Amino acid sequence: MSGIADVARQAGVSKSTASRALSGSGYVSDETRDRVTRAAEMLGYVPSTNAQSLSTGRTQNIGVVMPYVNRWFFAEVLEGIQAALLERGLDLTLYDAKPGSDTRERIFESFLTRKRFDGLIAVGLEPEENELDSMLALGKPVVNVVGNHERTSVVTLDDPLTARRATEHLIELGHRRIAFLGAGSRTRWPHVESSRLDGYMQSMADAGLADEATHTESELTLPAGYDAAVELLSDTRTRPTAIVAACDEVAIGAIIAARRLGLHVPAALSVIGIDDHEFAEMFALTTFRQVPREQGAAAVELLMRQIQDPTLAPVIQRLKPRLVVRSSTGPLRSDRAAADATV
Amino acid sequence: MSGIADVARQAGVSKSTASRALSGSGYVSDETRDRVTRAAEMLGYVPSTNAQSLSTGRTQNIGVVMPYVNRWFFAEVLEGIQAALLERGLDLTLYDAKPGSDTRERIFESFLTRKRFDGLIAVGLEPEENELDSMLALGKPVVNVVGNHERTSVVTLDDPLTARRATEHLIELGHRRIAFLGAGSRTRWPHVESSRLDGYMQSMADAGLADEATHTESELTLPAGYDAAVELLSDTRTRPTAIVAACDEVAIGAIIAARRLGLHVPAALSVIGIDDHEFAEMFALTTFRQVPREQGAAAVELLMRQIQDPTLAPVIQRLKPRLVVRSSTGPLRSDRAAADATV
DNA sequence: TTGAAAGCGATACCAC
DNA sequence: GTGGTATCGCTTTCAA
Repeated sequence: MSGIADVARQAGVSKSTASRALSGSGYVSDETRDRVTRAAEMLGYVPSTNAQSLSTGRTQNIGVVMPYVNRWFFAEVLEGIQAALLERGLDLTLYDAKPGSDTRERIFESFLTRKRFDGLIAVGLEPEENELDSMLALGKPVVNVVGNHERTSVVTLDDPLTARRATEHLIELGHRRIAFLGAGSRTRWPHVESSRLDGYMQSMADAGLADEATHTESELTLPAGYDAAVELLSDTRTRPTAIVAACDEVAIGAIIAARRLGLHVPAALSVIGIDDHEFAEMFALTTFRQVPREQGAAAVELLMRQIQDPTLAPVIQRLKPRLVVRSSTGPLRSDRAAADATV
Repeated sequence: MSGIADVARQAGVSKSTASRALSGSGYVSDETRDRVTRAAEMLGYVPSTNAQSLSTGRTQNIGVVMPYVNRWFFAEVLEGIQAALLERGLDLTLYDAKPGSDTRERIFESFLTRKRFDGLIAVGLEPEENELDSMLALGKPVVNVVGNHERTSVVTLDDPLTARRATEHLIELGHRRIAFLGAGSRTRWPHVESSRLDGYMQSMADAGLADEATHTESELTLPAGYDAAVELLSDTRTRPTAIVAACDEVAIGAIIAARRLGLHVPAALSVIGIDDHEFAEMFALTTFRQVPREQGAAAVELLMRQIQDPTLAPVIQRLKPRLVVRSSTGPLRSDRAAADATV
C-alpha cells in the first residue's frame, strides 16, 4: 500500500513532481516522468481515489437511480451505462429506489445528499416534483432516461410517435377493432404509458376509428399482460382482431394468452409491441425496436458533457424506433377464416 | 456546503467535540450533543464521506461484481444486496464483469485495486483462480454467491441435492425416460451446471435408470431452452416423458416448445425446474424454489461479520430448496393416453 | 522544470 | 468532557 510519497522518494523527486508526472498535468521533463512512472510501477502504486476526490472535488463516480433492476428495460439500460462508464474509467454507484418505498425516501433524503458522485443518471424514475428538486439541489448534473420535462437532460423513446406508428401498422393491415393493452389508471410510468395511449388514440381518431378505440388496463409485465389479455379476449362478442400492447412484455403475455384460448396469431389476432424485448424473437413478435443499452450510453455521453461544462442547457434526445416485422401481425381475415384457423 | 468546522463554530465548540457528538463515539455531555446536533441540522450539514474515508479508512461502500445484471437470478440477488446495504446506510458500487470481455480484465486489474469499498460480493462469478487471487489480494473481505471453494465465504443453493430431489420427484411419478436439459460442454457456470447434472445422474443411477439418463445441452436462458427442447422432443422415438431442467428459464422454454409441438404438459410431458422464477406461476411450473433475494441479503450479512472481524474463517452457507408443486408434472401415462391428450 | 507548503474535511490521540 | 493538533493521501498554488 504505497502512497505517492513512496513513489516520489523512490524516483528521487518531490511529491508534487510525482503527482504531476502521474496525473499528466503540468510541466514535467520526459526523463523525470519516465523515472516516476517506473517507480510507480515498481511499487505497484495505486492512487487513493479518496484522497484524490477530497483534494480535487471530483469523485470519478456516477450515481444511477432506478426503480427496478429486475426488468428488461432497466437491466439493459444499466448495462449500457455500466459499459460506457467503465470505458471512461468511472465507477457506478447504484441506488434502487422502489416507488413508494421508505428506502426511496431515504435515498433522496440522505444517500444522494452525500454526493459521492460527479453526476446522476435517473432511469425510468419519472420523479415526483420534490424528488426532481432534491436531485437538482445537489448541484450536480442530472440526466434522465425516460420522461419528459425541461429541467434536466433527457434521453427517451418518442412514445407518442411509436404508439401511433404501431397503431397505423395494424390499420394498414385492415384492422378496425384494435384494442390498446397496458395503460392503467394507477400507472407506474405516467408519462410513458399515457403518451403511448395518447398516440394510439390519436391514430385511431385520425383513421376515423375513434369509436372502436378501447383500452384495457395492465401493468407492464408479462404475467399482467397475460391476465389482462385473457380478460380482453374471453368475450367473443367484443373481442378485437388486433392489439397494440404498451410494451413487449404485455404483448408476449397477450400472445401466450391467445394461444391458451386457441386463437391463432396472427390469423385470429394480430399483436404488436414496443421494445424488441429479448423474447420478441422467440414469440415472433412484430414490434418497434428501442435499444435501452444505447440509451444508457447516450445518457452517459450527455452527462459527461454537462460535467465538463455545467452551464450547458438541458438537452432532450427523443429517439425514433424502428419497425421489426415478424409474424405476430397479419392482414385482417374474415371471421370465418379466423375461426377456422388452427392453433 | 458547510463542513464540520462550521457546525463547531455555530455550536460554540471545537471540531473534535463536534465530530464526537455527531459520530456518537467518545464522551460528550448531553447538552453539548444537543447543541451540536441542532447546529448541524440548522446548517444542513452533511459529512463528506470522502474525508471520513480518508481519515478512518472505511468507505461505507460495498463492491458488487457480477457477470450479468439482465438475468432473473442476478437481478434478484442484486436487489437483495441493495436492500440490505441501504438498510445499513451503505453504498453499492457495481461492476459488471462479462465473462471473457476485456473490461472484465480491467475490472480486476484496475477498478478493484482502487479499493473504494470495505468488502466485495461476487455473484455467480465462479472466478478463475487468478481472479480469485486478485480479489483476495485486495486484503478486503470477499463473499461469493454461487460457487464452491474454501477460500472465501460462499452463499449458494445446494445444487446436487436440488437436482437429485427434482429427479426423484419425477421418478416417484413413475417416469423412466427422464432427460436432463441444460448443462453444456462450454458452460458458463461450471460448478452450478455440472453439479446439477451430477445430482440428476446420481439420482437416475440410484433408481437403476442409469441407462435412461441423457442430457441435452442448452444455455441457461429461455430461448436456448426452447430451441434445445424442440430438438429433444422432435424425435418421437427418443422423446422423454419427463424433463429435469437445469433452471426455470430452460424449463419454461421447454414448456413453450412442448405446446408448439402439440404435446400436452403434463399429460404427454412432465417438466420440472429449479428456481421458482417470476414466470413459473404463469406457466404452472413445478419447481424447486430458491430465493436469490435472500441470498443477496445473506451475503451482506456474512460480509458485515467479516468486516467487523477479518480473522473470521470463511463460512459456506448451502441453502436447501423447497418443492413448489404446480401442474407441469404429473404421473406417467400410457402412450395411448398421452397421445390422446389435447393441447 | 521542480519543490515547499497549504489545503481538502473529517477523525483520533493526547493533554488539560 | 473538551480542545489542540497531527494525520489520512493527494492536488495545487506559488516561489525558486
